[in-house]
Amino acid sequence: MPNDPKSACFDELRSRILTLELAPGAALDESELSSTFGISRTPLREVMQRLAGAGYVAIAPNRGAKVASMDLSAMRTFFQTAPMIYASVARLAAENRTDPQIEELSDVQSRFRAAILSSAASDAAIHNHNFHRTIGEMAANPYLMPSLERMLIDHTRLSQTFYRPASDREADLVKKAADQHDQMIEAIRSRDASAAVELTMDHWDLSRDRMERFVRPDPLPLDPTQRLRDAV
Amino acid sequence: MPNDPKSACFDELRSRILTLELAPGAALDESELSSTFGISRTPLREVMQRLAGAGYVAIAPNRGAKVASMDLSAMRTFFQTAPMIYASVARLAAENRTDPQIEELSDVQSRFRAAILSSAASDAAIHNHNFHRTIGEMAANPYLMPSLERMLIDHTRLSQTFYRPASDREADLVKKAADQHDQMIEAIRSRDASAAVELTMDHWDLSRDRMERFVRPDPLPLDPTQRLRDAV
DNA sequence: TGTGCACAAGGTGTATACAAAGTGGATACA
DNA sequence: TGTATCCACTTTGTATACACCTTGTGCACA
Repeated sequence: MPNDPKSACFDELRSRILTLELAPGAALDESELSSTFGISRTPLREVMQRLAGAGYVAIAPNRGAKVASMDLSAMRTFFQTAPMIYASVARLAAENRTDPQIEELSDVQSRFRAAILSSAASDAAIHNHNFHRTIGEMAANPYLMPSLERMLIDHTRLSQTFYRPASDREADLVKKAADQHDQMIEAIRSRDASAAVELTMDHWDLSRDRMERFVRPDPLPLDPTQRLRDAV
Repeated sequence: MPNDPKSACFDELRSRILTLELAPGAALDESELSSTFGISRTPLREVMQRLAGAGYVAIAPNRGAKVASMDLSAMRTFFQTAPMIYASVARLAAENRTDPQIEELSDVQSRFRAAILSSAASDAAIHNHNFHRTIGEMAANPYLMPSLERMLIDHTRLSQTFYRPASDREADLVKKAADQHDQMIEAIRSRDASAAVELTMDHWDLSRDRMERFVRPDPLPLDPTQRLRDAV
């Protein structure tokens, strides 16, 4: 696992984009970033190219790089496509996983739970992202992987509020999601493809409800003096 | 449509990879390529990053870029995944296509037919590639597109022999494929999603038979003195 | 003859200077 | 006041020199 400044820059920008610390559409200034990360513009531009290739940023010729946008037209496509990709990946992961991969997945899940317990919302989102990407690696399908990664980018960005529960009921949903992860690990470990798919769909349903509420929040009360319900 | 030397370099390398003029696994030397394309190493490396991001080449740190490999373990995955991706894209294309896109698709198909008529095998393969990528653009699904592109890379590479028909029977198959293209255009134009999917599956079956024969050619005759059958 | 190390050569990675393109503001004019 | 044009400034793109890494060869030594 390399620890050079270039990889660090890549990982850091990736994290900031996934946690919305860098907002969709935000301009990324080369000179500024290169000085903050202690590398010159040449390797920084390489990082940008890689981020663009993976779908994190969009590069416009002669006009620099921006964080990949999340317009609402893409959201419709997102909800339309996710179930197919996730289900396929879950099935393949159960069929093709290796023992060391199960170990790794369990480790990621531990870090995910730790982040939840310490209310580290951004860490939780990143570890959840890595959990699902690890399942993607288990699927061992180089054709499907890039689509999965693009789904996960927007999934993680849309889920930001999920890990900042504003009520006990919402905190229960987070716990439920973590429990589903454990069940998914067990299904994949025992190579039970249909169980893995089923659990994945349950997990998706849970996540989708929260995301749809993020995209389309509860309307304000008709009488503005009324107390707001369970806010988003 | 930009015509700078950098884009030309990208397109040229892309074509050479798709037509197997650059074999899978072939090493790509930066100095050599930068001098042949008349650009310096910096922009050439950017081209490499972009090719890597799209799945055409693989970059190993400190060890340069190689043309993306096509090992047989990936082939199994290829045949497993293609129907799902192609069918989804066909459905979405029929639902979302715009009129100008139909125009563009017809143009690409014209070029494809012209290449077949003039026995320009490499051109035919590239135009076929562009035909199917144009359908992908019609689908307007940024999550699915990268998977489609990766499928098409290997599909085009596996189909190289298809456009060099060695018999009248094989030439008929090429003509049949072109006819299927026309039917697909009509189905997409009339927004008939199920017809588009059905035709896409027929097209896939035709292509798959030829590709499987490319991957696993007819065995040599048990008696080596016997005349070879319909060679691959 | 086989093994390990040192060094040379070739190729990749980075920094920096310069060129080119885009951007915004000031000014002239309708 | 609105609009167009020019110019200065900012930012991106390219070339080149140099540093670093990898690899293979040759030599010493067991």
